[in-house]
Amino acid sequence: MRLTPVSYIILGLVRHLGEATPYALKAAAAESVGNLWTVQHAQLYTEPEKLAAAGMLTEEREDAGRRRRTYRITDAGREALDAWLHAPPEGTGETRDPGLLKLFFGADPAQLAPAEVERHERKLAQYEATMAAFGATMPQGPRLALEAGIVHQHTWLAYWRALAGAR
Amino acid sequence: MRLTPVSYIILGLVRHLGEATPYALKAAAAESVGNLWTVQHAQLYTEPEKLAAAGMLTEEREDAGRRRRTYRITDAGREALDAWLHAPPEGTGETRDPGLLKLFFGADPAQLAPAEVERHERKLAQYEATMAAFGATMPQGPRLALEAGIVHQHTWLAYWRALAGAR
DNA sequence: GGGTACATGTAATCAGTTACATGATTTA
DNA sequence: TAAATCATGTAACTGATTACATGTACCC
Repeated sequence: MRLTPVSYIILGLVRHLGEATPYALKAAAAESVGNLWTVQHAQLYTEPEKLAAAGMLTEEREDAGRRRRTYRITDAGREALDAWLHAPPEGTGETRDPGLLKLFFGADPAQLAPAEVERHERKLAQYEATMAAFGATMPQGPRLALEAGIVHQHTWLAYWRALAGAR
Repeated sequence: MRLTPVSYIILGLVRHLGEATPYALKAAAAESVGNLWTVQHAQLYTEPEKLAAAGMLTEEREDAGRRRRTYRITDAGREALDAWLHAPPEGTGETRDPGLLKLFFGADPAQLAPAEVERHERKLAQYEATMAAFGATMPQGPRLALEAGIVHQHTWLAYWRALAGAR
């Protein structure tokens, strides 16, 4: 089985949580790694199943009630995750910002900028609140990623504010 | 037909070029909008065909030799593109940086940072060379997008350099 | 006990990717 | 004229998205 970034996200989250249902993964991803790499709701159900079939996770299912599936990481999963973490990153990051794409093709900066400024202000405030509340107790990885988010939001803000001001 | 970002990229490039073969689109995308939103080689053949079927482009084909297809934008295509440009951007940008994803899940910053620094240095140098050479004559949209690329590369550089230095 | 939010899943589709295959032109 | 490169395309696959469908727990 070919592992994708989403596979590693799920392996990483399950390892961190110890055990997790798809819904727990959804919640965990939403306010952490989801800011960096979105994972679709449906994938949180289909991908763990594939990973379990490949021996990277174990799956345990309730007999009654919601018949929830609970996943745990296996040694094989841990090894795959570690191997990925130690390998150099494949490919380069992409911006993929819909607003910037429109700007490229000639959209009016003054029309785009106010909404973008507001979006980035909100995001920045959210990141900084998280940092203030949990920064001291977060594991290093997520904290560094959060810091990256913060500096980028600052960059975006300065960029769009300049476009909102200039006319 | 549902138009995707890639559809609009092709419409935008064809409008700008006046007429274009898939190969011309490939060349045009490579060093401009491709830095912002990558488009797959195969899509440059399949997507214009779909757009032509939808009446957004016209397709003209050589009878002999390479039987190249040449596309031009139609009024319907122009309208669709303008409508998209005037509509507020749907969705928010994502970072999707493989290196940062690894950092999030606990990869060693000191191991990742040097390669990342080098990557971003290269990219920044490339952007700045383009800006120096063509900045004055580029249309506003692409120039603004290029500026965004430059400020982001600066941000990334500072970020990874700090991680390379700290131990 | 009725409504609402939370939670769990599956089916179908499609955009995007990968892999394959070949033709035309240029250059040595 | 052989090799290399430029150029053009298609087929098959699959990761991701969308849409649908329903069940369970909680609160009033």
